[in-house]
Amino acid sequence: MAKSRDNKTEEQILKAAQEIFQSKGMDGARMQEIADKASINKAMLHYYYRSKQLLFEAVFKKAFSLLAPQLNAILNDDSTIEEKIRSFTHNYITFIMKHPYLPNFIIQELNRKSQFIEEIKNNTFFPKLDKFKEQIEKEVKARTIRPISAEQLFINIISLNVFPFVGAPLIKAVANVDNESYKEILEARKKEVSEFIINAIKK
Amino acid sequence: MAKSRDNKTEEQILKAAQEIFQSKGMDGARMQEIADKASINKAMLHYYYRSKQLLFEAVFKKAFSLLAPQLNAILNDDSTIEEKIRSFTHNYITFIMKHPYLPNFIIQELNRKSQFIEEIKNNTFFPKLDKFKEQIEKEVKARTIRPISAEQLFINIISLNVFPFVGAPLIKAVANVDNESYKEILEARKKEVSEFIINAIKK
DNA sequence: GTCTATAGCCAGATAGAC
DNA sequence: GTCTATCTGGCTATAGAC
Repeated sequence: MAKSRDNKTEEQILKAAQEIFQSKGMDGARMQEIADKASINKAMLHYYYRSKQLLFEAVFKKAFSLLAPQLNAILNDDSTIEEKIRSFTHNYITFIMKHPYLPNFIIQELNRKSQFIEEIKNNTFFPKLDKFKEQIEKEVKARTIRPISAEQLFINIISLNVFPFVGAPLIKAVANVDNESYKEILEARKKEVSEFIINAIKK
Repeated sequence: MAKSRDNKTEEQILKAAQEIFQSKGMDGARMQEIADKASINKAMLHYYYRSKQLLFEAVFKKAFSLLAPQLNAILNDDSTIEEKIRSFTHNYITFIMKHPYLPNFIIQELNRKSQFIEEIKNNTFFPKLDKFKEQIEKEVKARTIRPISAEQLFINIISLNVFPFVGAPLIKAVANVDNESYKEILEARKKEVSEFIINAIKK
């Protein structure tokens, strides 16, 4: 039964590929495993995406396009710093708890292939620091927050929100908590992280 | 010319393997490439370490044994919280700037193989949170710092120190800074991060 | 201990029938 | 569009000479 190309097959493949690539990485993933998970034939993967490399890039770009809007939220909307920090932290942690492999996947592959970043940087709605920088400089000048560069503050915000997912296995081991307790810790961070940051910068 | 086994060959291999594994991961690394970098024959790798798996484990354990004492510094020495945070931040960032691939390597492989962590957890001087926890609870009770759980504070400290290395490609791209400027930013973090944390927790 | 040659396997990719 | 069978190359690992 010949189905048209804009059928759900392509989506099924992408979903299966996403799961496998995200848990095993580009090199560790096997086309056969992706095919099995998508309940199709290995030859079909090549029919739809030509090569492992191209399938991987499709998965990566899709993943990145999920994450980018999250970053733009803190960089480019119009609320005050304090509001931004609160809403970003809450939204980001909520979002990633539903897609826990996402940040690690992105970061991992960005570390492997520096070429990728140049491509996406030009292409899509890649997050830029400019507006955020302007805002921070204004607030520092007005002495509503302690002196800090936009870059440093940005790094701090991202670190506090992203690392608990990327470094989960290490943290769990050192703190000696099981998955269930760790989930509660992350849940609490939705509010705690923003308090922490705001305390750190407010006068 | 028959050299004894405790010669430098074994070290050469380990050094080469470390570089390749750290930049390409277990699956992406090639025994041939490691052999080339160590200026020896591929067969020698197997002679010394039997298999890729065992060579990898040797590299991983060595890497982890470099990182573990760093963590213990903040968890188990006897200074005050404020001193600890200052010295840990300074020392950790200084240390990792010399081994920038280390944290990413550790984290990556811990995410891949959860079995590893159980092994090292029992084995070596694996960092434990107990003493740090006691100290934080005491300080909170004495109201010298704002209320915060030891786990959350630990996560915050680790995040702020580790993520800037793990997420470097992403941060560089968003902040639009080159390697040289990023190095300066990291340099500044040796002091800025501890100020940030201390401001966040002190009353 | 060190090397060359090769076994043996496995994965990505394609040919070609339906 | 979908499948089976197969090609082709590359990789780990070992055999065996020196």
